[in-house]
Amino acid sequence: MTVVTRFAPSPTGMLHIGGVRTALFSWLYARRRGGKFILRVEDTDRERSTDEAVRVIVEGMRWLGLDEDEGPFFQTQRYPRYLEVIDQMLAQGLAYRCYCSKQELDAMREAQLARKEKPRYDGRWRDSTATPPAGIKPVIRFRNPLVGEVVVDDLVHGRTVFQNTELDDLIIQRSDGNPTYNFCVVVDDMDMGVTHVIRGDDHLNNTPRQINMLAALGAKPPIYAHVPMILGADGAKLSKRHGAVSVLEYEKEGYLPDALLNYLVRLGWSHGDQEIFTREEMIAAFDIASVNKSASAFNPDKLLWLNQQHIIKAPQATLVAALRGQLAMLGVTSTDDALLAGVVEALRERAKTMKEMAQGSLFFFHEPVMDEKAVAKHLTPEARTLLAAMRETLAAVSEWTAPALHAAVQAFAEGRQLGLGKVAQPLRVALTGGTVSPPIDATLALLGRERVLGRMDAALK
RNA sequence: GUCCCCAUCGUCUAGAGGCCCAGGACACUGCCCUUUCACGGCGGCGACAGGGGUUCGAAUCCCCUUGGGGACGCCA
Repeated sequence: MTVVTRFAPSPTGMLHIGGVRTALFSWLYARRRGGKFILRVEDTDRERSTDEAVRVIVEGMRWLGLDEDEGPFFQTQRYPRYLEVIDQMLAQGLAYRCYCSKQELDAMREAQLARKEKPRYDGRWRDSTATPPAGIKPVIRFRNPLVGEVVVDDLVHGRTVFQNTELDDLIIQRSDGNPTYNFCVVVDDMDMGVTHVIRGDDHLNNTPRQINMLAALGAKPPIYAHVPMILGADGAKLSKRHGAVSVLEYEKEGYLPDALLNYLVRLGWSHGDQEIFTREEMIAAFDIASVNKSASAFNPDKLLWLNQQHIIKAPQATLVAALRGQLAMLGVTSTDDALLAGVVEALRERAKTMKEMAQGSLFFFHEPVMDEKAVAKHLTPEARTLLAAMRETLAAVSEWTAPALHAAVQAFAEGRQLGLGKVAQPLRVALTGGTVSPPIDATLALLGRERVLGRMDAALK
């Protein structure tokens, strides 16, 4: 049997890391098993769905490289099919019209709550022969079994049993004619041949209803895997202030997609002591059945660390492209690929994010911004004398390469019986404006003779 | 309130009865490396929620308590 998984986000809020993780798990599972991964946008709530959220889903998935084999499908484009199934269910007595008003339903709920009962529809129209009240558009409800139990053999949670007496007759079509989520999911998963439903465990309670509908329609239910949710860093439900922001924000902040995916896959899942995974390694090692049952908190520090680890190992071209994008956001455009590559190599071990790399490399692209404190501390009168002499030494270097420059600077320091630090720091400030930069030889080499001498002159003025 | 789920260091986790007076990673921290910043190396701090069982033996199995989460919507 070919595995078919799907990611089915609702565009009523921005796609955030919680959604990304379930998408990742579904994608990983399909890739691991040589199956198909479907992207389906569940936009039946027309009031709250937004185009912007749809855009973030599609672009976010592309940025992450979670490529779909089919889709994106949109539920709003499948209405004829849903209505067809509803008609069929009505005809077969699997569903019925309910003429309760919202007020009536609210009153029912309140009364039940007051009696400390679980609020549920009491089925008053289920077998009613009463004449429908005039002026009320009915909703359509699924005729859920009254007795028996539903067993969910969940890949993550194991066997979970629900009593049908706990379930009520859910609405599958609103009075305005729109089908509802729980119903559309069932029809789609059935029509699209989804074999494995991997989703957040907030859906575990919906599963028995969906299984009942599937059974009523004569379809075999898929295998379910309900993965735990992600909590904010403080252990509370993930919200905007923790990182429940659009996944595209992570691109802006300079995270590598592979690092984000690596972080997310380790939330609730592990492979021995391995922390760093390439995409290929994730695919090879991932198994939905070994996902944890408990919710886990989002840890921004670890994400940052992983991002740095991925930056250290990433292909140069990947980083050059990301750096170019980050620089553009800072108003810097460089077409000097050699310089960009040089900067990447000089900074890949020193930047936690690509944004940080861009910020830390600005002096390579335009005149340095002199930091007052650094100047006061390092460009002292003695240091200036030293720099003036070093300028001549550097001007005389015949081969402008990092090793040659390193040798020159070292010889210069040794000649004066000074530690390298005494020499390098003032030079660093003169060239970069601050006290932090890649190693001085690499910085000199990348800057080029002309700019080095020019900046030294400017600093010595 | 009812139903469902969950429970190992601050956080992510290893652990599928003896290998565990609990291992790894992030964070924090001491030292080393070092021209700055990093990277890296070697240490340190730090957990089996509580109580009952089962067993020769329990972090691991069972029960209860407590705590957390989810669902209960003409939202998804």
